[in-house]
Amino acid sequence: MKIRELLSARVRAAMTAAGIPDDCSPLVAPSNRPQFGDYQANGAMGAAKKLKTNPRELAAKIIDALDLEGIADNTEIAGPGFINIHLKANWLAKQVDQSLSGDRLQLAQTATPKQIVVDYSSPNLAKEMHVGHLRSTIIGDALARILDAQGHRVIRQNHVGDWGTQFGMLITHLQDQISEHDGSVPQLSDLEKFYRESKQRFDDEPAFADRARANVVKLQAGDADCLHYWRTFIDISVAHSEEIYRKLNVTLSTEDICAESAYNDDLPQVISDLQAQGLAVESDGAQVVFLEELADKKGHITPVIVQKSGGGYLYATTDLAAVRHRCHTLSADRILYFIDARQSLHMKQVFAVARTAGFATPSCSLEHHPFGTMMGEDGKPFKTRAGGTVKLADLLDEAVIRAEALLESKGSVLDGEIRRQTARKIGIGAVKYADLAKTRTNDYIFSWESMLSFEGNTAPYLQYAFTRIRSIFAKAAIDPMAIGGSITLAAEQEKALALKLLRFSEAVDQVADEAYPHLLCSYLYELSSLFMSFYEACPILRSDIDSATRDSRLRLCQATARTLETGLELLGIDVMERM
RNA sequence: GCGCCCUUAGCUCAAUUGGAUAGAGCAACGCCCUUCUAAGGCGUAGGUUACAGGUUCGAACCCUGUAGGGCGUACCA
Repeated sequence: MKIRELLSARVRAAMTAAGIPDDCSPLVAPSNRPQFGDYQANGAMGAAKKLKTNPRELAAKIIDALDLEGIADNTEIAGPGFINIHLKANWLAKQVDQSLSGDRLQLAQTATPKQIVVDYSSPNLAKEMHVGHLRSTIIGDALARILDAQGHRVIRQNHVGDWGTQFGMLITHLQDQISEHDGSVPQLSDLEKFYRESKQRFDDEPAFADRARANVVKLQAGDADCLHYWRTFIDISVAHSEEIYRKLNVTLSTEDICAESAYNDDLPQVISDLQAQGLAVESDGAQVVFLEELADKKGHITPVIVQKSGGGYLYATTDLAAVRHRCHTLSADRILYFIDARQSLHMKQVFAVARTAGFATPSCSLEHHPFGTMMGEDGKPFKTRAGGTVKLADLLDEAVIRAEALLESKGSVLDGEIRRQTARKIGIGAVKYADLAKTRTNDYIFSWESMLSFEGNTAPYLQYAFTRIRSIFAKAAIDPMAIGGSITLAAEQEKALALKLLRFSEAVDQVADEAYPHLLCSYLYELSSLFMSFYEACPILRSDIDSATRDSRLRLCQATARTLETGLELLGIDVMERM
């Protein structure tokens, strides 16, 4: 049951009856103040302007034709022409009761399942994953889960960087290490350190840099030795990232990896296709594409370079090959890219070339969903005190340690393995939620303090609300699935909670359409907050509470618990029975 | 130079995409545990939405300009 859709349809029908043309939207939205009802329809004012008539009179006509029998108590006109709708408490109660009997809550399956590619995480395999990979990984995973839950066919694509210049450095450094150690392969447990050493030599020793560049060419040409060493790094690195995914509770697996190197054989074809269509031309020795649509006001066109003057390929080339693969082999209807906002121009260029060249099918929606840069607490791009990046593995470990300390300080009833498991769920949940809860497109301040905070709008707050509910059922020894009776909404906290519960699918749909997970976070936080108020105001198991009221409130608790659990699951965050 | 993005309470963030009196959490202050987990609840205080104009019934949001900041801009990814 989607209230907003229902009301929109009813109001729109009334508008038609009032002679208002179809292109005027009813503009039904939740009210932000109780005195203005539960929902308001703001369409009368816009329509009145179009029809050059009095908005309040038009609103009156709409209300006359509006059929909300059994749904709303009264509808009234306010201000310049707002239509305020007060939903009936017993109607709301019935809707929540019905949602409890369904298997999948209010999460409706889409009527039009699509083939959706979600491109996310995509770390560079030459280094360990760092905090900069968090957003893409977590946001992309939330979207993949949500689209999946709606019944779409989701194809996850982890476009890992495994084919660039950095591997020439690593291979060359490794070759030297092996000869220094009489042919034995050194320990590569600290890939990050190994990368730093390689980079240092690459910058300081011209001869080393030349050999590194030569090794990249040999690698991409299929040289057996280079491929062997390369594979060594890739295996270590993939194992590392999968360890991170496991800790993070991210749904990516080995099968979702579709690396840059996988497109190696397609690259010459991409260039020859572009040349055959007259799109790619030679300029300063490189192959570039000039597109009119990428021109600025003065007519200057920034070219898209698809092949270097030395014959090498660039990431634009690989991305073009990937678009072609996704559209033609994977039959994508939508491709969602979760990539840093700094690559906006690059994505725009790739999309433009892909469309012009026919690599993207015309019906396929290419969507770059950018996210902001992580900043330090000084507002400048984030670095550790030593000037390096924070490893994701370290961040996650720290989060779990802090969560354990928190359990300790709160005098948790848990201990042993359960306690460690719970600490993991709390710590990891807090890290993920801190990122998901912020508007995706803005830059954000990284701070241990706020990311590992456990108060206010955080995952632990939502998890705590869940455990409070579980605790009630445990105390009363009641099976949540077998509560009798029906819901009656008497207290204002009960009605507010019920209304919020019924709006779950609105939040999920919005995230699916616009790829802004923070909207679901806000929803879940508000839901939890309303539950906490209800919890304080409405006793359940107290001896003076009659059984009908008790059952009604238990049903509200159960609906809340299920919504929280499902919502958090869509964000990739676990709940627990006790904390 | 050109392009994209940002500026909201002391701090970190929201604001259902143009709706009514801009909301939360930290931090501050005051209450509430012999009662279902106080990681909580209730309340007080905190705002010229960077600035100046404009558009209209109505602007944090749209348009123009200004200031400050970030990022990108021909062979890195």
